[in-house]
Amino acid sequence: MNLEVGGSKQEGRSGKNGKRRRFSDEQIKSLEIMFGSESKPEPRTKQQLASDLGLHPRQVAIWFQNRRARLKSKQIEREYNILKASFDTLASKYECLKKENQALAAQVQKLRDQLGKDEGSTAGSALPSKQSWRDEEPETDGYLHESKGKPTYILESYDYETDNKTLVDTSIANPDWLKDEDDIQNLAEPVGSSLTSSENSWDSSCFLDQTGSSSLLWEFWS
Amino acid sequence: MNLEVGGSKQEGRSGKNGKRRRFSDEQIKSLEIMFGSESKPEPRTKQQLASDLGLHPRQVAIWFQNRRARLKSKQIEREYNILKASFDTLASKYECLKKENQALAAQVQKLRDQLGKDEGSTAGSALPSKQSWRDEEPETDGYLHESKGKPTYILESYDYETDNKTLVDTSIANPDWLKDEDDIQNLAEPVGSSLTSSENSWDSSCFLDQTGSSSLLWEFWS
DNA sequence: TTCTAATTTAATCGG
DNA sequence: CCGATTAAATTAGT
Repeated sequence: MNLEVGGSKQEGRSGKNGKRRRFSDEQIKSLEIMFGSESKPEPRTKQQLASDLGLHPRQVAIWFQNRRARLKSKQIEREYNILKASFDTLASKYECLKKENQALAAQVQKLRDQLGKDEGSTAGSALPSKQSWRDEEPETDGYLHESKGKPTYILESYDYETDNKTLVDTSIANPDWLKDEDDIQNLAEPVGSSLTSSENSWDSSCFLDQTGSSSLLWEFWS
Repeated sequence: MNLEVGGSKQEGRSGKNGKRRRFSDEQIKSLEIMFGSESKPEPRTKQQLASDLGLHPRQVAIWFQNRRARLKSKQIEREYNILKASFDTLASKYECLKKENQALAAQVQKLRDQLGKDEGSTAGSALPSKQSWRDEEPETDGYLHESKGKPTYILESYDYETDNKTLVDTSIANPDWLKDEDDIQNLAEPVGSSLTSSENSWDSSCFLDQTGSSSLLWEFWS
């Protein structure tokens, strides 16, 4: 009842048989095929497959577990990349909006000048007329800073968990948290993680073409 | 020259000595201490430590490698969280800016009305007077949409992670890419990765409450 | 109790 | 050496 296995039990590509660990290509292929149709096969099926491949049932069970775990890690990687892309996109939009805002503020200023310098009226329409509409960004005392009881923002001496002693890391930057004088650029943008792998640089072109968008990063999905 | 090891060679917590692989607590502790002061010790030092702990030099070398790798992965995890926090923050700011924008647009409209209906002048100041300043968002044909040939955006039926076949992945949502009618909320925000672990909830409080906005899609973050 | 999912660990391979 | 994988062992959760 051999299913694809040519040899008897273990037959690594190399003649060395001191103590081979990796499964043979045929075994892997069979496992992979099975995984393709059923990522979580019944115990019976696994046992069957095990005997077909000349492996211990436990080995097969563990293999499936690891396989599932691997699949999940890939998804996490994707999540990161997607989040990053979203961030860049949003940052781009943010810049655009900001420009618009400035332009609008200038417009308001101009119109006001034209209109003379009287009445402050107009109060009951769109905004409570807080204060200076001359410069954009109405200060906004602090809108988020920390969401609930979650610092989230960083910090300087965050650390340890898996660490101990002297060598921490002190990396990643991200200085003043949108307190003010924000230019996004100084926001997060993690350094050079292996997850990122994007060339970054989402040069903020608002409504101008943007040919060289970053996207040379997909060596994962063969 | 034993350094902390009580027993002779391998001494798992249990008396069982069938074929233990994990290092003993004492060994780990010594390795950990050493790692604390020197994450990448000299070959000589490692050899020394190896003989002290009754391990093969290679084992010690490998242990340090794994340890360094672990440390790095933690850093990546942190980067992810930081990026996420930045994203949320930026999203919050974006919402605020948008509101400001609308308010400003209303202001402009109001001032224009007050000013009568004459001259369109003012063209050469702040903006090229593209077009309608009535509604925010100057259309912006499409600045990013998709980076190159990568859709990245997905769809609705998310689930099963550990699954395959039929439903490939198509996950993580993120529908129309800031084409327009963007409310961030629909941007990325990956589902429930193990990396996240932050309580999240960046309730967008600009300077006004904003009850009843479509923000009931946050069941992901446990 | 078993079963499984999830995490961790020592080790291997290729570069 | 590093990075990525891998089989296996261990722990947690139901």
